[in-house]
Amino acid sequence: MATRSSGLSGLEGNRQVGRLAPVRRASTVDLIAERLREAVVDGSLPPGTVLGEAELAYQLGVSRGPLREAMQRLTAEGLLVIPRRRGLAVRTMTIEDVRDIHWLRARIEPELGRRILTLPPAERRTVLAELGAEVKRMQRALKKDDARALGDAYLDFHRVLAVWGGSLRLARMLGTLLIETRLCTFSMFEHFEVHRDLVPEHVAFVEALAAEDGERFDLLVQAHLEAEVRRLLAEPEDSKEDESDRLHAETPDEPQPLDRLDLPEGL
Amino acid sequence: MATRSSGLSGLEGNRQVGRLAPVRRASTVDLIAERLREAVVDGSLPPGTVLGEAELAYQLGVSRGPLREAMQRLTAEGLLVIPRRRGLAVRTMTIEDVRDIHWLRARIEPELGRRILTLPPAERRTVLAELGAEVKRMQRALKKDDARALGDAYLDFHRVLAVWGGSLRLARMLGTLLIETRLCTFSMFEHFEVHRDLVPEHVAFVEALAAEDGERFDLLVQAHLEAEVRRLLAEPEDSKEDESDRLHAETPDEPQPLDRLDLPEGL
DNA sequence: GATAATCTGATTGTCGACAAACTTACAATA
DNA sequence: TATTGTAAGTTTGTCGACAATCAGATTATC
Repeated sequence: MATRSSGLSGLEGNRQVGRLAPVRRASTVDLIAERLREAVVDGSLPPGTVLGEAELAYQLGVSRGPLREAMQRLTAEGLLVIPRRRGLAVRTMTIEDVRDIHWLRARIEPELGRRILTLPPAERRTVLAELGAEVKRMQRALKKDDARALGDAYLDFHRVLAVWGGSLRLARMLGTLLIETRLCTFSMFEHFEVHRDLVPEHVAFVEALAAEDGERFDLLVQAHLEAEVRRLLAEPEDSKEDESDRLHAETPDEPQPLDRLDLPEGL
Repeated sequence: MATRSSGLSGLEGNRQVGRLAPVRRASTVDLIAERLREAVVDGSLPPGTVLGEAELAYQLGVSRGPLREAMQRLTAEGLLVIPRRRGLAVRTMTIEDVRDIHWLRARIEPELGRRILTLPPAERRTVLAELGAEVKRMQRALKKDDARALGDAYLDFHRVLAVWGGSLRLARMLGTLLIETRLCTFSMFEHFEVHRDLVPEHVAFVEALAAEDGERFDLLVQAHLEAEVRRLLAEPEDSKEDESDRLHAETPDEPQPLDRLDLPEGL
């Protein structure tokens, strides 16, 4: 993925000779958290997975202390859930979550496009180039019917939007939302699905940005996200009925599935 | 503050007799995190404070393990910063942060109002009542010139918006943003400041909602947040010049202030 | 036969300790 | 006098262990 610049140095025009960016070694906790995020994203830890601390710590080659710290971080991000005295579980997204996540993205991503259009021309060209590259990745993946690669390119496409169009804070938020999006996919389907529409939709995104048409970009993104929700919830073009109890029917009266409870009550 | 309902039970029409919400005892980590958040909000840990783990753990009456876990959580929320081998520091917000936070809030809060207007009338009345109560608190605080109380009521007012207008995820996000807003105040001023405009602005919010005028609410919130940024950055009505180096001038060439670096590189 | 009580095994939550790393201060040299 | 090298002290990062707690299975009782 494209990292704009490390640390705080990205302020335009502040480039001073001899001023080096501070070195920042990642702590063990960072490493573990990153590893867990990867595992969640690439599906090696599907939603609902319940893991023991000791076992997981052994696999990662660390002791339980740093692992527990990393768990707390991932919990705050909403990817993990810590049922008391049962280790950790990968969060399972509900229909509500799907709607919520995409609603939030629809609130944020159009603005990113608008912001990108206000960048100086040189940077804007860079963004377009990076976005174009991701689209090419998507096309290649589609040709090979490689759903995994397609999904990854999709994630990176939107990450590029976040990194260039947003602040650090916004990029972080959207990054989390994107991982959650992936979790939605895993939660709703057994396997990846190849959505052929995805590629033309993203081609249109880039075209709208190239044409400096923020308004069109806005509409396209909205449409894409709505379509995405429809695909995830497997609603046909016109929703037939309220599907909010389809999933409830799966868990008729059991106490709680162990991984959809327990968001930390962070205020 | 007003808590809508604990856990997952807030789904309308799902009220089943005999179905109890699961009990959820807060873990030690939860308690510590909550305590730290409080301390940040009420100003007993002003931005830039650097604390040693051992000392802090002793004060809280816990060992370093749980404390470190709580630290990670607060770090993920952006309130704390963990410089390597220097304990923990309360984050200092920069001018960029002020703009960013309020930009995000301006993206989210108007939508909350719109959502609240779609609630069933009974619930909507409750919301209006709660909001009205917070405004009354603000008025009382203003009369006593109690900046602290005014600020607290302000926070709770917006928390009510988040709880009723948003999902769990959204409420959590906005909750964090609100704490960060408070951190902005502490970062920019030495002490609380009483903003007399705050009260009429919030009265207008409630009126707009009571009149079911989402459009007006939107505009009012935008205006309020812009005014808030102006107040925080102490820009007079028309910004005279680029103030982005005013703060840089405070820290001319020192390496880094120890608490504005090091956001976790969360994807 | 079903429900309740008991027991056991395993896992977590917490703590204390050790060693490595870093900061600060001091001294030596150019 | 300024700068670099050295050393001591402090704090963190990590680990191992203990004990309380909980889940599951077994047994007893109605």
